[in-house]
Amino acid sequence: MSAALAIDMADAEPIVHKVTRVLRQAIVTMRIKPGEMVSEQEIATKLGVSRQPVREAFIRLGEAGLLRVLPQRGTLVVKISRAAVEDARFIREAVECAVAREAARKTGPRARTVLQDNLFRQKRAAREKDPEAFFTLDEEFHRLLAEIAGRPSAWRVIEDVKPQMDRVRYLDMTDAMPMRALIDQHGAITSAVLSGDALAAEGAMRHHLTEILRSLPRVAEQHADLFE
Amino acid sequence: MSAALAIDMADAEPIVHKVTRVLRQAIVTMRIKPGEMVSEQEIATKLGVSRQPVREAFIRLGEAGLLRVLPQRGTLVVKISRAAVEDARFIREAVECAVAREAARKTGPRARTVLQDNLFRQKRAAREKDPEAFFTLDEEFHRLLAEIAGRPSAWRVIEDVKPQMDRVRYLDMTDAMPMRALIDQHGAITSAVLSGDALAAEGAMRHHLTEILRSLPRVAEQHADLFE
DNA sequence: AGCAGAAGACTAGTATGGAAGTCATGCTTC
DNA sequence: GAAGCATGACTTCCATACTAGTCTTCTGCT
Repeated sequence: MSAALAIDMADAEPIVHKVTRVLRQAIVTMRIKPGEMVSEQEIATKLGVSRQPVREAFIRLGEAGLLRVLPQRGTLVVKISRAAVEDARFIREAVECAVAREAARKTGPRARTVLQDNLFRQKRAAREKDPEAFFTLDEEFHRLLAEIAGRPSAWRVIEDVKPQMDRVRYLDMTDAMPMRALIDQHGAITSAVLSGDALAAEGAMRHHLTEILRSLPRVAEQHADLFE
Repeated sequence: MSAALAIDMADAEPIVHKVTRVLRQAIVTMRIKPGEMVSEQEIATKLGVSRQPVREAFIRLGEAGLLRVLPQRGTLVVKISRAAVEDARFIREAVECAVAREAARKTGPRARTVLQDNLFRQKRAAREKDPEAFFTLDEEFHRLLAEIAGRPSAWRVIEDVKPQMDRVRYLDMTDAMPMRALIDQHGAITSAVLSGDALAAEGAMRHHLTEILRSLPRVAEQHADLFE
């Protein structure tokens, strides 16, 4: 691992949370590569903390399926796996289509405000060719839908299975920049939700979540070393 | 917390896993009551291990939503919440209906063997009025479906949201013993899956997962102290 | 040369001590 | 009596030391 990690020790947030956040980000953006070994000691030294909070962050990231802790042997960043990505997609389709239906039923003025605002910022990020910002806004878009649907735990589940897909999308984004298409799909979902058309919302979401299947084979081929 | 906990120190499984399992079981069966405070030291002493593995188990159970760790203040078993139960049910309906469809498409001789064997044992548990055994078999039934559908991560998600519902079902089971009805529903799902009828399988599963909504109000009323 | 085995350099797992924060209790002060 | 503050008994959080397992590497023997 050569990427420089940084951690802000100023405020009162528990160290373990910061460590977790920094590591998750480093993994999803692949500044730590899939398949790479990491050790508690190494990360602790790099971040200037003791092994303990790092170890606890490892547990969390292990639960999330990003790390695999091998007792007495070491810890490694799990490689991207086509099966795991398709599996995560399956979950997201099931959950998010249900969320889309529910959101369409519970739409209102506030939903209009927040979704349109988010879409606006997505377009700006695309104009400025800022994939990182778009990535964040994409995540926010899906979180907002769960919020509108009144299903907080749906977002927790999605957050849980997302990272595997995210690494593929990150590669796809930096390679091909398909932001335009994604924004159109987000727009279609938004229209359907705001017009209260549950069936159309579900359909638009299903189509949106099918997108990754298109890019997956190409990404897997171009970055074979990152896949298992 | 007055319930006696026990832990087997013999084999080589990491202590933290045993602690996690023992605690999860104690929480779901409510030998540790919702709302009750637990402390690392207390559990560690009771189990004859150090605080460290207990602490790590707390982290895992906190991620699963069974415990809430309040920094510097203490840790408590989260109370059952109607909203959380309904939320978990929403997730399960979305995921398990998709699993049922997929399982129906991928059914085969092996599916027949394992499902019918499981059903047989369910009936025996009901005959012998053994709710604990039935509980385990119920869990196995749903896990088998995910396995048949070839969606391992679906089971991980279900496992994650299940515990909240499980406590309600545990109360319902010990109060009312509705095993008969549940077995009929499991039978309907099995028939649909084995005949390859995806639509019927989804329908049967949806109906099955609606069941808990029937008992929830009564359980919440009879055990108001366990709810928030 | 080739193999066996000891030694050492790693790893994560566990135990323990102390730091930092929270809260209830009781004393002090007005 | 009531408000404010010190105190002590908790809690989790973090650092550190030690245990135990794994893997490589080197050494000595056949």
